[in-house]
Amino acid sequence: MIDQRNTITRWVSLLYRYGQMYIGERLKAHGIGKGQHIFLNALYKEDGLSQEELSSYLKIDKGTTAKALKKLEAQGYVLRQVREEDKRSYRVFLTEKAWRIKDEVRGVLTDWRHILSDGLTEEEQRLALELLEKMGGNAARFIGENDRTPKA
Amino acid sequence: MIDQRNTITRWVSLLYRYGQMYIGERLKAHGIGKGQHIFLNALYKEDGLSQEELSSYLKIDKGTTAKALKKLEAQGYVLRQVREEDKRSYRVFLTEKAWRIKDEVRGVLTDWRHILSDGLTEEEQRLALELLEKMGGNAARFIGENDRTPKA
DNA sequence: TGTAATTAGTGGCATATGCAACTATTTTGA
DNA sequence: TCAAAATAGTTGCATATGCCACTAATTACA
Repeated sequence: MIDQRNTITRWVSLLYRYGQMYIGERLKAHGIGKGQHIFLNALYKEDGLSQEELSSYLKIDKGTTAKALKKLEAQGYVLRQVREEDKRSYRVFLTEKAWRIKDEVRGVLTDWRHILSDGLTEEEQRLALELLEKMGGNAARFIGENDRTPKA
Repeated sequence: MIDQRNTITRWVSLLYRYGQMYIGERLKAHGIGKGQHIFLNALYKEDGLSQEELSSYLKIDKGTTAKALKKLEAQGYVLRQVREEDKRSYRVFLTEKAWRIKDEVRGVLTDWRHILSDGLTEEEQRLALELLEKMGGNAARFIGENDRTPKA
């Protein structure tokens, strides 16, 4: 049929969608959807961030962030505490329930990375990360610049 | 805040989401959404494919494919013709209206690739494609194998 | 100091996407 | 040959995601 030689964009799309499927499947048992794990993982790295900080670090729309955290809160994985020094914002904290599944949640991403890296040398893996980082930086810079709310 | 050194998976997610934003923005004027361009581009390569062929080539769920094509048909970009030799399936053809915007639609993806490749040498671009291809192959193989409907 | 601009978060809307159940047609094999 | 299995496509449902308009709180500045 069509030649299977694809573009960077096509592979990115496939990798993203397949990754979402894998994550969704693995976390289903905990009721955690593919849209939520990214926030849990960010909070495992640094607990107590605000929604704004999460959005800007993860480059995810603040509406999307609000909805994902609302769901995580309803499920008892996080709790939100109004900041005394700025009552507009929250500090988002992981609950005991979330800490208990830390290794499992983090494991999903590391397992997926291992699946992707199968057959790649250490050097190739390093290179892949470096090149993706460059392209990601280009993308973020471009989208950021052409935004109505330019980032610093 | 958090260190900005991300994983392959995180960069893929960012690249995908930013790419979707870019494509959506550029094609908005034609009423073509970010979920449709991929089908137009596949048909520009080979017109007259069936939905099943499009789904399997693009690795996109057949339900998603059906909805995207339905919308493209409603907008007059494609028409579907029942196959005489197998009345379950269609052949999907681009209309004159779709052929007229071919360069523009294809240009969106090439422009995005150029944005991503900014500052990368030819060799780096080749490597990026090669590594993404390997990882994409790993992902497809893994998801395919663990599917309820294993592909050949 | 008081008003205008900015910022954090929410909620509604539109779209994209996968999954599962369904229909209609075609293929397989006892 | 004909019943069962497989295949192409559709539809409803759930979730994810971005955008926009909105509120409440905070900051800037005239």
